[in-house]
Amino acid sequence: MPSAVEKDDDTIDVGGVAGKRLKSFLDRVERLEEEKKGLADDIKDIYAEAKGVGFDVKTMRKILKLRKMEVEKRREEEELLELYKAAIGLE
Amino acid sequence: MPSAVEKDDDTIDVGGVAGKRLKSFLDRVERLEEEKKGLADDIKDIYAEAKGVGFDVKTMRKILKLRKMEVEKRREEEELLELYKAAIGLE
Amino acid sequence: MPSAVEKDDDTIDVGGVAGKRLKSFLDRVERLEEEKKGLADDIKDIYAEAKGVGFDVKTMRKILKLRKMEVEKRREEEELLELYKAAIGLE
Amino acid sequence: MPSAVEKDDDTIDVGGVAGKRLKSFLDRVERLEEEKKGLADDIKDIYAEAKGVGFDVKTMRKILKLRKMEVEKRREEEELLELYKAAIGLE
DNA sequence: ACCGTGGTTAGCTTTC
DNA sequence: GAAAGCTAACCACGGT
Repeated sequence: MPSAVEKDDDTIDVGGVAGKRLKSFLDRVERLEEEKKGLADDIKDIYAEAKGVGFDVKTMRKILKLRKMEVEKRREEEELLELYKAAIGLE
Repeated sequence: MPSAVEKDDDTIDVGGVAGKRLKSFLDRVERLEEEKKGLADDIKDIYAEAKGVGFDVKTMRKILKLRKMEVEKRREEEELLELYKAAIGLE
Repeated sequence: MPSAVEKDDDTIDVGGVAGKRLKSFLDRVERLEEEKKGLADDIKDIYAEAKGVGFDVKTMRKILKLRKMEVEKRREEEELLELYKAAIGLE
Repeated sequence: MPSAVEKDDDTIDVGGVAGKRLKSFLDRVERLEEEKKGLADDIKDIYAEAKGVGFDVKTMRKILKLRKMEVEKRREEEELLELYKAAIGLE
């Protein structure tokens, strides 16, 4: 087995430590993507269930969008407030 | 507190049990969306870290895409086989 | 009829040259959309004919999908190679 | 070269006349799909060009949608008229 | 800071 | 009429 190659450039050391590092990154991302997919499926299931008992999915989505906007809005207002306070030297 | 209203149509009983049911659905979706967002952020962090040690993000994404396509392709091939069998009356 | 209006901004000159330009764009798109629709209909006819002589449409669609995926995959692989080369500073 | 196989079921005669027929159907569809794709690209190009000279693509799409609806509406009205005429015994 | 690209989501058509 | 596959709009990210 070859010892680790000393590298002073940024080329990819195929099969070496850089390759391993890269693989590790890719695997981590892939794993997280899978989890993300799982959550997306869960959400789909919920909408299907809701539809099954008579709710309108499109409307539900809209409600959530509105909720989110309100949260965002509040957050931004608070940020602005902080900014003001900083601007006038308040803690 | 009013007792549950007997309903024999499918209208939405605002404030009543249907409303509660709806809220429950929405809350569940919202919770899952938040988790999904968290994962997306994690992924972003990984790409940033990888970029920081010299890897090319665009390339990484393409590698993952290709991996995914391979998995997809295999799955589709199996489905096609099943379809063939069904089409010629096997099984 | 008014002569063409000299314009030195990018506002829309309703009824004037910009309007004509816009109409031209729209007509071209519309024409192409119609052709596209025609092709979609042709495809539908072929599937209907194939079905009429005993072929399974669903299977046919899947075969084409697989063919397409193979082409796509090859294309992506080539792109990845280019990306690799760029990433390590080649070319 | 083998003579054509007499078939009295609807199984697929791999490599025989049915296979050829199938291939022909698939090729025809594939060809049409490609043309369709070409037209879609042309449309994309036009929108890009329009955008380049300052038009708003989203608005353009909306205009076309409206136009289409009007054409549809007129067509349906005519159909209705025909129906009426038939209903009262007019030619 | 903007643009272009790629990925995600919503709407629509078509099929069973 | 439900379910799925396709298409089009939207959005967010990375690059310039």
